[in-house]
Amino acid sequence: MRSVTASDDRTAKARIRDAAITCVAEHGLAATTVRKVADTAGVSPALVIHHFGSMDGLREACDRHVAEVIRDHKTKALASGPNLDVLAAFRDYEGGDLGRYLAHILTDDSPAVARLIDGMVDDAEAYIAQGVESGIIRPSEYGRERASLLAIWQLGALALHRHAERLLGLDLTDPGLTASPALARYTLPFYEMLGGGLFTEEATANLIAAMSALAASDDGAPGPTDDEGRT
Amino acid sequence: MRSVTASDDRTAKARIRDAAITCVAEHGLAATTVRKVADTAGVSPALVIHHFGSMDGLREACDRHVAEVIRDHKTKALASGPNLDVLAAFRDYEGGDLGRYLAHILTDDSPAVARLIDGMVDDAEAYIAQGVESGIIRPSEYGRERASLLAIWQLGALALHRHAERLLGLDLTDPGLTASPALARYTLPFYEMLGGGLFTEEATANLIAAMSALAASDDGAPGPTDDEGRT
DNA sequence: GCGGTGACTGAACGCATGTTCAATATCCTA
DNA sequence: TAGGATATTGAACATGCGTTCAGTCACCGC
Repeated sequence: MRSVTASDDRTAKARIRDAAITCVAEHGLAATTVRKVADTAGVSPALVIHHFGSMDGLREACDRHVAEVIRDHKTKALASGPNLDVLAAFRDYEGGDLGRYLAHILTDDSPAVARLIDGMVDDAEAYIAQGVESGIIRPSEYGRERASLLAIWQLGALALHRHAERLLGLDLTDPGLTASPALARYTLPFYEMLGGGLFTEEATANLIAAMSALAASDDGAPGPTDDEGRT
Repeated sequence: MRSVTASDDRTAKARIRDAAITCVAEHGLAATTVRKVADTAGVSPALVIHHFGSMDGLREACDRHVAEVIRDHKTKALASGPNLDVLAAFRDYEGGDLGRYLAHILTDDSPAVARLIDGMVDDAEAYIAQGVESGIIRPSEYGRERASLLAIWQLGALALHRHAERLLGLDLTDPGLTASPALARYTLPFYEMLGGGLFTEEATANLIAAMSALAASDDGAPGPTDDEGRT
């Protein structure tokens, strides 16, 4: 199944890397073998190793490339104003492989993925802060935690996109989703819950009081295992 | 690394099944091989196949067993009143393997997992309906979707528990979490967002109006690919 | 005690994997 | 144009995989 045209001006190395990303996106990490990648890229298995040293090397190169593409998209997106939808950054990428690639690597804990996610949380926190200033978002007692939770929810939904598709009827990895009416099936309950609230005022007060009491019962508990200090 | 004591009164078949669940929970699906499971259970690789037919058969048996344990827990939990925390049902299970097992299988789309998740959404929907009746939860225009989204968020966070641990400082697979002060680091921003709301009233109205307009631009779009009809 | 049935094992099979290596083709530089 | 580096290949390697199979062991009804 060679999927390269005769006039492909990418270098073989780039073709191999892209083939690997596509393969992971379509079949997952475990099913991405040297021979499948080589076949998709239209080269021999030996060349894959020649260019990337090992299968691990290829994996790292893919992660690096994806992180770079996302970084590019983010700086571009920054110009068009803040956006709460952390997923939008890579949904509309060529071929749509990026979202599905991420969905697959999100669940294994490589340092590269951790760095990628931490960066997304940083962005979310900054966007939220802007939203608070401009009166769109309510201020919070838990700035960093709120951004983290929001990012985890969004990325978690991406990781479970197969189930989201079955339950809500929309494909979170679809590059055209941003402009699709199907997006409403996700965002309308999203806005309802995060706008008007899920719990009633009285219940919220009770829940927070109960939780605060539990939290106060042990203040020496360790916080997030983050490099930076917490504000 | 045989991890069975001399006086283990479980049948060999049960020991193999439990060993497989532990192995998946600790090392993931791809790294769970016949030989590793056999070694953990203290039997020969051939016996694993003898009892379960194949590796796929073992996998199905594990899924079935996990589903059964969760069902048991749910019926017991039902007696002590409704609980919004869908994760609590299996967090406090022997050894804590269940949560980590689920975290690993959540992302591959077997029918068994889909059924499990659909069942959780059903429960969440029922619990939420009870909450609405008793005045704890606000009524919604999107009953089923709201329950689905809530379940996806919770389960997505479980799937990304490694990142949740790094970002929020709590282990969602920890069996003792329900009684731990660390839980507050997840639930306090949770209650804040889902209680008071994330967006301001004005912003919410704008967001929903914009999204509704987009949704109305194509009403023939397919809904969730669900068996049951939608209400 | 005997025969049969199921639990259990060790050794082997065929296959797919990641990787190595010598050999060839292609390109760039001098 | 000669020559050295780089790109690329096919064939082979060792390893680990799931699975098979003949054979041993223990139990249980007759």
